[in-house]
Amino acid sequence: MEPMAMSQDQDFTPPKRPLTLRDVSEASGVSEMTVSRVLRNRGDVSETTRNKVLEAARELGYVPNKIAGALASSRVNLVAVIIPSLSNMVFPEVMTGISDILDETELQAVVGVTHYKPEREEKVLYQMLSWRPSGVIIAGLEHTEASKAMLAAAGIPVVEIMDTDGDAIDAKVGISHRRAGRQMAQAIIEAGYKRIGFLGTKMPLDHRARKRFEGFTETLAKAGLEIADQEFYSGGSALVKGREMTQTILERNADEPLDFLYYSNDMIASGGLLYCLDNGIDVPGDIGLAGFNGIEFIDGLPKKLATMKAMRSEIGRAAAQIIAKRVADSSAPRGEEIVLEPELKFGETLRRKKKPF
Amino acid sequence: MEPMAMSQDQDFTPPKRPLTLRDVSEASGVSEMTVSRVLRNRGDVSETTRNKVLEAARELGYVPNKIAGALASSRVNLVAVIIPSLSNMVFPEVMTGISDILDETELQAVVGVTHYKPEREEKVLYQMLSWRPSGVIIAGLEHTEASKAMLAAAGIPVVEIMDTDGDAIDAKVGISHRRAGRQMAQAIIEAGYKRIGFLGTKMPLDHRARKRFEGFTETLAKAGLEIADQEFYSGGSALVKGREMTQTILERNADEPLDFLYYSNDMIASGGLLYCLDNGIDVPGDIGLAGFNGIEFIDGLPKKLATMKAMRSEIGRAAAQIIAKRVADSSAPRGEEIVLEPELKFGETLRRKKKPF
DNA sequence: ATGAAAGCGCTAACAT
DNA sequence: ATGTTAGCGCTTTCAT
Repeated sequence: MEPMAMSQDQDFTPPKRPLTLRDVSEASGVSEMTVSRVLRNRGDVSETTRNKVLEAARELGYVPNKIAGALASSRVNLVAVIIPSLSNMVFPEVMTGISDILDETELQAVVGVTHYKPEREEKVLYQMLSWRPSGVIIAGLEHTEASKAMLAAAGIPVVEIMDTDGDAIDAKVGISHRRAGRQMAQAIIEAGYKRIGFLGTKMPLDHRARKRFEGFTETLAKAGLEIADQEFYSGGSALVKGREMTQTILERNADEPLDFLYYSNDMIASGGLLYCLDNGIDVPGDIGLAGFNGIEFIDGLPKKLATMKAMRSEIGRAAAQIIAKRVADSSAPRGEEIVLEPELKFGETLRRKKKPF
Repeated sequence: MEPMAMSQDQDFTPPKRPLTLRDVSEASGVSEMTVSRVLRNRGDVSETTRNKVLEAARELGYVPNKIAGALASSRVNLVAVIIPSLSNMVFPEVMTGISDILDETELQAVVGVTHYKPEREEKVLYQMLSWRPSGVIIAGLEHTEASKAMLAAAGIPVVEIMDTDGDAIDAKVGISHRRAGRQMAQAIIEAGYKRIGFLGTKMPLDHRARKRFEGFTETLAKAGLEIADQEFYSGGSALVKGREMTQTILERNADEPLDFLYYSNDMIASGGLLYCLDNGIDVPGDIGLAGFNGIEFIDGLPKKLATMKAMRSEIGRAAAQIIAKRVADSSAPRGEEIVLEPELKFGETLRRKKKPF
């Protein structure tokens, strides 16, 4: 055997560089342009050449270079989705709604996470915009000036989601958290609860939780009530924290007991519910409980928690639909506003009407 | 004031197209090349020009075009992360581990979701690879032939995560699910349980759950035991399903009662635990329970569930570290294997030793 | 320390 | 139905 020949023939390894259209073109004997057309299903190509090209591409294992394609066509089928967190259970649901819609289009979601930090948001946004996406879906209406400027200047559809209490740069889809807080307060007042405690996250930058709280206290005030006590947490397992905070706040008010606990999310509310049940507290007789968000798993708890469905997947779907429409038709009007109605669930921890005397 | 001058100066609207380096170059009177150097902090640039450029860029609101940059430099700071699901709580944790590491580098994770469907995985992978990422982190060792071929041909570091029971294309990081199943079986056997039920997802393509099951039954067999009954679910709230399945399997075996239930994840196990407690079943006296995954919130349940920590964030971190190292040093050896040890937690639902007679 | 030229891998626009 | 040409907005390389 001739080692030389061998090393040329059998051991021949194509240079380890990604394949290009040109490689497919040469392998199939079809011009680059036609190869491009086949691979994108654009323009008329005869069955024969089409097959030749497809065959060659498959054989070589060619994967088109979207970077080059995007640069040449100045079309990028990416939608930047910017959210505060993934570990929250709420944002994965929004993502699901978004994907449900985008999966039917050419568009693809790319996620950036801000950890509720405005400066992180600014950075993530800058990174994302530098890929020149076709649209942006971003959580919340509060952003740094620089972020707002970037979004406004990007010249692409921007949908701010989750919250509708404030001014949007372009489109917005969400619920009014202030109103959600008011509605819950109203239900609690109507049920005759008087000594109300609030339990939430120590997170000044969670604007939606803040707005719910504001709406809540506002409505209480109109009924001549105010929050009797409050307790905040940060970090750790929310379920455990819910238990701990509940114990703390109940013990602190033992002499003049609370009769309702409003939690800023369902996870801590669930912890509170488990605490109450473990300690033989009658819910909702002695004390009523309510959370916020309607996370799926509360259905499996010993008692169904009162909560409000935050319409997360609907929000995701609506936002994605707006982007898809605007991308498809660049002359479509901007500034869409979709305000969804969160659904109040009384569950089994909030009475529907006053306790009879 | 001169209106003409005003409308030229203040009212002047730049054409609505994204800004380019050239715009910054013209605005600052510095060559495009030098502008590029300033913006990337590369090469020597005098303080004076540097400031001129930075000023102009800021003023215009210039956002670099990474598409063009990536094409010219053939460097893309993206890491494709391909996972089956986001709603699972497990993958967001892996993502967190990945981000923890990548945030210290130039690299950025881009997520693709497969919904446990091989053909979806193939498609997502193709999409991702067409952006020419610097590396791939992909869940599992089982992929279609085409997917494996793409990964092998991509010429970039590939880390397969979560599972180590099988052959990797390049690097792998995870735990041995087969071994995890064996260990749990061993603990159950040693505790003296005999009539064991299995409850899991109806998901033939969740290879990791399958391997745990195989390891589990294998070890039982060695001890002369076998699964007494099993029950599967799909869709719906896992906590609710856990309750329902538990009721079903317990009632079906009322005449010869089960004394242990092994669940394929902690969420259904939690539902089972709540069911048992609601119905006055003594856990772990009458019946022992164990799940898998160590989700954070089980700490808040009335009884701590026996489970196994699946080391998710550690897996994410290790995988990201491998990618980061290989990207930084392309001559680094490939094929890393990191097998992490899942931690068995007995909690309060699995006895540590035999019940005395 | 700065600039000029060439080209990354595609696609738009125009031939043919 | 297919091919040719000229960029897309950057960075690389080589001058100066």
